Amino acid sequence: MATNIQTENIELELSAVIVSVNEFDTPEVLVIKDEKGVAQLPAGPFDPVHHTTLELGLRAWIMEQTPFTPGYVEQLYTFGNRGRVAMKGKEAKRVVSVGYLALTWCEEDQAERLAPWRSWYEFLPWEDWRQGRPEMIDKHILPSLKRWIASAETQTERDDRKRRCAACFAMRDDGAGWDYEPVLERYELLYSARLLPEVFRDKGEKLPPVEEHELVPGRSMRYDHRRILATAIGRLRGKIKYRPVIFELMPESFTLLQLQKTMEAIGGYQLHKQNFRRLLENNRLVEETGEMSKKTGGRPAALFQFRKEILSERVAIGVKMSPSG
Amino acid sequence: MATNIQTENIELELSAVIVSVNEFDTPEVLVIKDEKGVAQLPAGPFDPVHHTTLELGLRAWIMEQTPFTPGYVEQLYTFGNRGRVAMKGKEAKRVVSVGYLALTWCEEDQAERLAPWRSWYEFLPWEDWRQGRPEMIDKHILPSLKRWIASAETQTERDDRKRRCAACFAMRDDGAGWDYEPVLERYELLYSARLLPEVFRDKGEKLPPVEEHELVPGRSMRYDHRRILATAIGRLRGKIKYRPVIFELMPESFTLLQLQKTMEAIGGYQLHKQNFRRLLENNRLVEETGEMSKKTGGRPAALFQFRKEILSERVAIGVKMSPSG
DNA sequence: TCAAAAGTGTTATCCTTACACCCATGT
DNA sequence: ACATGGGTGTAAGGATAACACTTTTGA
Repeated sequence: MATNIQTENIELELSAVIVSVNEFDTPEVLVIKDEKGVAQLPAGPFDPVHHTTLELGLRAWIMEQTPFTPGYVEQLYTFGNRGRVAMKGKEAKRVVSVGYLALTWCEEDQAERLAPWRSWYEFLPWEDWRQGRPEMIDKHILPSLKRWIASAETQTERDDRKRRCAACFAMRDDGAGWDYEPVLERYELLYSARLLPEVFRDKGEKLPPVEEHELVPGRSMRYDHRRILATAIGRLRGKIKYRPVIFELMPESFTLLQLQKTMEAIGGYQLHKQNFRRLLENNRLVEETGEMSKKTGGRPAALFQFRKEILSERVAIGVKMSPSG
Repeated sequence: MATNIQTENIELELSAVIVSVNEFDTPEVLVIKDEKGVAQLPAGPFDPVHHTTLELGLRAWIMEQTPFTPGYVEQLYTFGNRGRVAMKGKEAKRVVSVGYLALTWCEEDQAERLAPWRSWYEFLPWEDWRQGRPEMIDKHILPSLKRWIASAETQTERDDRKRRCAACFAMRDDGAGWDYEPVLERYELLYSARLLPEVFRDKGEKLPPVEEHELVPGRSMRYDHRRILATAIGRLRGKIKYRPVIFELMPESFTLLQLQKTMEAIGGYQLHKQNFRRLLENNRLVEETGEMSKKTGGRPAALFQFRKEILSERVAIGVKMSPSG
């Protein structure tokens, strides 16, 4: 080690993507607004003196900044790009951020009172396919991406851009082949193509005038929090297939349609009712409580609960997402 | 924030699990030995001044400590347990460690010369089912775990321990139902049951005398590096199913049996030859180079190469692991 | 000639996907 | 009566898992 190593100027930040699905089947994240009204995630520095573990530190920050006591918490990723710098006195500190995913279920009336919940599709609107293929993809994203591909300087670069676009946005004419999982990859592709405002912010450049820029619709966030959000959604969409995490977002008992709607909210597309139910049955994920719900608006529905026993029966359990609707 | 926050005493360590599969189909990790001969992973502190990103910092450390230039690198997890403390001057520093997985393919003769490669099953021998169910599981692990379950103080605790054991070690009499993926969960279960020497080391306790302890066979590592290794194996076993990472461990061209043996080395169990090949064919993962290999010992085998085009065709591609042998 | 590995055929079973239809309740 | 959601039957197609067998080489 010949070089002069500096390890002092690090701040470890703990950030949380707290997710809930509300009664209108909107997947929401808890955000905090700074002075300028820009959304950011609940976060705070890791304090090695007071925090026994990273996760406990995160829980402490959540409880300080929000009215929630988090239940399920999972580490996502550690982000350490040079862009993330904080000034402390006259010294530049490098901020390394450990992102976490937390899942809760939120009482209906409580959801009303807690203002800072936002639909996560406000930030990543191209991820919501529940009403079919979002218009903005054909009208906005694909044309911009095509220009971006064409503007590459070498053929190799052009091919590489093409490959990334094809893999992320399934740029086939039939629109089929959309994969709901690579949320982060899509975000990063849009970032590479300079279609997000944070590209300019991170580089210290000014936003191009409205007539010129091709920025993709969707609310931005402070720092790299939108990237952390994309990581969280991607992880959740992946995990749901082999771990029963969906129940962390549900009340004790629920109807099957409620469960389906919650899955759809997370996955961002519609499911086939009967296949979904057969899947639940085959995997013995839920059991009837015996109660009925009359709040459904139609015929009363049987109430179900999560079969906790399966946790010891198998390790890989989850809900695969067969599309259709 | 009423409390007095301390964020200064953090050291961010970057550690790498560098994986390769050798010509004898042994999955290996690159280790370094400290003065006492205890194995540890290549690692070094993150230097925010010289390292642009965490990953580049890691790559720099690998190149300094090993004769390798890493190719595929992936972040695993960030470990921040209070146990991890380093003394710096008279001040205690909290070490937070970011673990990475790196995959390489290693020339045969190179493998000979590079001493520090070790089979990863030396550290986690219960994970290798290629020769069938390891004896130690029935002779050693399960009896110890049963005693651990019985020794719980409350019924709730007993049930919880039982559930964890059942989920991790498939404690059914027929021995079926082994899931090769939850490597970390199994490691952590053995840790909870105090069957690993590092439990005592981490707590500052002395190892119980040989007659009394029930420690499970398997080499330990420094710090929490064995936990990081378990995380790496689990992640790799999971990822292989939906991303074509296996090819990072292969030479440019290879025979199908070579590929199968490499998969088996990672997964820790034997695959069914024909089903494996059908899978490769269905997913169009490989293509013939036209060359033949005569080094197989039997009939010459066709050489194949990875079909790179699929990277743009689909996002989810990998090799599912149908067992049998 | 025999060991060692390459390479192929076939089948039962299960899961996925896709149809289409009837039932019970509130307004 | 009708809108709304609850709840079911059935069938084609494909992937999986499990059989067993022939072929080609080197020693």
